[in-house]
Amino acid sequence: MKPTLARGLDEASLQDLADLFQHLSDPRRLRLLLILSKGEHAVGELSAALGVTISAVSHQLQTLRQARLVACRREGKRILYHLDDVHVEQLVRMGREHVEE
Amino acid sequence: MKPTLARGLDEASLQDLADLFQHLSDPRRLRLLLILSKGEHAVGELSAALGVTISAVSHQLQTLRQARLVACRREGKRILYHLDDVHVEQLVRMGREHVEE
DNA sequence: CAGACACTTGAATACTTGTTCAAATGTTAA
DNA sequence: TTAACATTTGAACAAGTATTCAAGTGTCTG
Repeated sequence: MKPTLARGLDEASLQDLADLFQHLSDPRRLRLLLILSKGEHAVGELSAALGVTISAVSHQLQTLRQARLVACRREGKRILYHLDDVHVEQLVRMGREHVEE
Repeated sequence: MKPTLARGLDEASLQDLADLFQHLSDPRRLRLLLILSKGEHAVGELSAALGVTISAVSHQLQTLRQARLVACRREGKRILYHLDDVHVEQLVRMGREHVEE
């Protein structure tokens, strides 16, 4: 096995890591992130694409934003969201490999 | 916007993927998996190492077992658990990179 | 400036998940 | 077979999370 894996992981880091996975643990959020992995989109577009209310998407986006997984910029009336993390796509891709086996 | 945005991942796969991350989204389970990544252990040992009741660990193990992240074998009275998934360590390591930045 | 549009926010409710406790299963040894 | 040990299981409760609804902020257009 790999002894290096657990070394240097204190409770706080473990909590942070768990939090990261927590954000990836919902199919709607995952879909959201997959969509954003292809380019930035406004809240209304995401709402339509996911089939949930604008408010619900907005709440999810705030959560993802606090976790620094997404970021946004205003363009006129609209607010465009995009991925803000290089690891997210990797994580999703890796998880996908697992699931597809 | 359109379904093509999320092309390549149907709802079922997305749910599976979310489920996988869900199992990694708790610090105790993560610690559990880290311990098992170093070798197999009995339920009682895990309970002691994690500081939670045997029952609680057992419940967590059942969940992880259904997700095929761990497997077990009986040895006398004891039941020894071990990791049953190659991707788990990779996922944890990758998540760690993210957290440690 | 008024009104429409795009989105955010807060509080309440509804849903999910985890833990506990007690009872049940399986194993070994006397 | 009985007793002790190791673990599992199910139901109930507690804690955490998500969604909704209604009200609020910020931005553009006429």
